[in-house]
Amino acid sequence: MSKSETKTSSAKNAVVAKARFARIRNDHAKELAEDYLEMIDDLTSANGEARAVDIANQLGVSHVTVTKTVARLKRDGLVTSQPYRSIFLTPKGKRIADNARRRHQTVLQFLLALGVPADSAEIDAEGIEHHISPATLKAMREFTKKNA
Amino acid sequence: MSKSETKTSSAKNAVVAKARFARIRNDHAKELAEDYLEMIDDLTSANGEARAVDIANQLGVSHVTVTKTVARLKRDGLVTSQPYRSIFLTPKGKRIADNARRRHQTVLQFLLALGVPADSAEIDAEGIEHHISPATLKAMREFTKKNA
DNA sequence: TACAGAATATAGTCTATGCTATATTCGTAA
DNA sequence: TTACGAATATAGCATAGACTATATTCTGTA
Repeated sequence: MSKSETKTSSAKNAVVAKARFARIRNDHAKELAEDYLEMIDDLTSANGEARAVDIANQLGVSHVTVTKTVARLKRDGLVTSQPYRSIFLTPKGKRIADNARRRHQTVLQFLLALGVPADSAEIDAEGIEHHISPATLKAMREFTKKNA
Repeated sequence: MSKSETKTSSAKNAVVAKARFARIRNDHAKELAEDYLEMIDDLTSANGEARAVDIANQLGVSHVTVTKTVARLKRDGLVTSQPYRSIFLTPKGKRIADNARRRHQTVLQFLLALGVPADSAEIDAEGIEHHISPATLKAMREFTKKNA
């Protein structure tokens, strides 16, 4: 098989693969954003505000990392913040946090219904929740309903 | 609820959360590495070698990015390469590629058995495969066996 | 109210992952 | 066998996401 033939025959596959892998890579920022937004929402519910130091503790990063990430979230219209003040979600950020939490719960309940031990289920749900299509979420909900 | 109380009461949770989120963040490099290793393995099977330009086309990145990433993989003992030559997996790299592919197949077959449409299943399998514990993989295999 | 300690900001550094532009090398067809 | 096009290398740049060290601001308490 010559190299030019290889290139030609895989051209269409490459286009498909390209889209798929690009999506995967772009998920990274989205994933991190969702983790922050959920955490900010949780802290706000629990304490009435989300302080950088609490976010840092919960996520296991330095407060500097939190500051920088929050600046990006702010730039993207997902949170509001003023110097030396707590961080709050915008409506858009709240919507994303709610969706992320819903997905998380769906995946977690599903894994438990499937018979995965609770500790593994919790960890895996965290990793998986950012990577599921609506179709798979739907299938998971249906399975959980039948096997709860 | 005072701030110091909040901090104290959430201290244990924070430790747990810290470990969980840290794992998630570190998964990224591993994820990318697995994608490259699987791709290199696929190309080697198909063409007898994996060229940077083919990897770049398949993954949808520039060949420069491939060169740099391959350098990291080489540094980590997962591939071998010489200037102007194709890239090959080391035994260690091959082992990781095989495991990744096995996990991918397990997840894909599971999603199909669950009733997820093929196109969504393929995309989601790609995203999910990097984030599952052995316990969940086991549960997936068992489900697929019963519902194939 | 003023001060000490907690929280936040800022400066500077690092690695990973991406890119474009340019130079070099390879491989093949004339 | 040479020259041209393809492949690879290299230089330089950007952004995200992490850190430490240091400076500044805030806040609760003495």
